[in-house]
Amino acid sequence: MKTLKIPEATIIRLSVYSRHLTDVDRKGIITTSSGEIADGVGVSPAQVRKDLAYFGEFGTRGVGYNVKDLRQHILRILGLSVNWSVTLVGVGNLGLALSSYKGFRERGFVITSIFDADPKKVGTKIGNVEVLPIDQLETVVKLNRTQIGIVAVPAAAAQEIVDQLISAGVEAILNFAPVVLNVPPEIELRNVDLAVNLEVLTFNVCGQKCY
Amino acid sequence: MKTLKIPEATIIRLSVYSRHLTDVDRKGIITTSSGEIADGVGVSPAQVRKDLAYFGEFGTRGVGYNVKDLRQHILRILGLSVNWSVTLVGVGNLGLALSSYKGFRERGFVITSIFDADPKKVGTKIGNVEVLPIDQLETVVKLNRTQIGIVAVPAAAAQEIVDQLISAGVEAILNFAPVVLNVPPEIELRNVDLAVNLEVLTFNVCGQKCY
DNA sequence: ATGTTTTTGTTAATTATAGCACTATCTTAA
DNA sequence: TTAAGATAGTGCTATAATTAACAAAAACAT
Repeated sequence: MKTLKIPEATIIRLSVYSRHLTDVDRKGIITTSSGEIADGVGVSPAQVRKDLAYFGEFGTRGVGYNVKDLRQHILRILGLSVNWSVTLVGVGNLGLALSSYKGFRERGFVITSIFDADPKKVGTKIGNVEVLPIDQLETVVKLNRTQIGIVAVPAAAAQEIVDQLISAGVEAILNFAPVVLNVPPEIELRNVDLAVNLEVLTFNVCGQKCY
Repeated sequence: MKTLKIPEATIIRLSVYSRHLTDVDRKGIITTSSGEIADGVGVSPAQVRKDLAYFGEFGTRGVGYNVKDLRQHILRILGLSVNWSVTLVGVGNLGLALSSYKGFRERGFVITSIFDADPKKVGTKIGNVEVLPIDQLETVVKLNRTQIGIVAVPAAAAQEIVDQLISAGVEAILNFAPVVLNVPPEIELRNVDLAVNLEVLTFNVCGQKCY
């Protein structure tokens, strides 16, 4: 399997395909096709085949794809055939929402530790995980060999938290703070900025014609 | 100003630039350059100039950009020189987090109504907005001329909510439910899928070499 | 004044991504 | 057994986006 450059858009679509296939599988459907997948997720059939072709041949010409097989293949491609240890930093409203998000556990993301700077929150339990003070972050994250950090702290605190996560050995960070973070190139970073998302909408609704 | 096609990536970056410029402005800095902006947000200077060039000439050669001016220009481009009426549907943990998110109000997004299907939540107040039952959605959204809907309901309920939002006249939808939604082409739709974001990370950390 | 430096706006080149059309292969039915 | 229909895989083409290079213009120093 050659390791040519895969577009990020392809990875995002694979993730959506796998979710769609999970639904299809639950309905008891055995076989599907690029056309059906395309209809289900709103892309072109060619796009579906192209995305899969980066990783191998998973279907049968004239027949289509076995739903369970293809789903498993995609999960493996995405690195979801194993569980991931995740730490959550920041237990504001957003952190709380993330901690209880069912979708994470279903996909193999296990929140193994939670941290907050507020002494009033430290010691409380979220699910069955106790909220710990920030000064234990490095120790605990190292101990758990946690690979992923979710940052849900105020913008002003985010860079410092990220630095601590990195020196504790996390490999990837999902950042919800509305700030540009500096991380070394070997660390995977993704930003989810809620306001940015709304602003893309307003541009398309109004801006496109208004400027 | 010609209305050529603007890449979505450009819009996302403009939003980030404007946030950066807000910070720079708060520090009392008067003038900046494409290089400084680029450093601040982690892109190339050429990219910054190219993005701005879609919309006009905002700088002075040999000098740079006036921070306040450029910020205002970008806000206007993004459609943020006016307030937007937003409705929030779904008051689970995520909905709660979104309702209290400061960043929205700061950028001119005003949550004018909140809905939930759970009778226990209906009637409670979030901030100074009362949670209303879903069956009042169309009436209230029409009355307020609400332009944007935020969907934070379970996946199974999302399509029905979206249909109601559209028939109530919203023009844009920000969807947090992990499901592919069908909307007519004139409706702007953006999906924020938290699991997808994590999966892009795991692919890059492990998948890239593991498949 | 004039040349040097800075930094923009713009054009050109490169790279990346998506779409299309064709080929190969499988199933089914006559 | 063979022909017809379906559908995956793939190479080519077209489109889009990013990067790089360069020309225009302003400020500054001599």
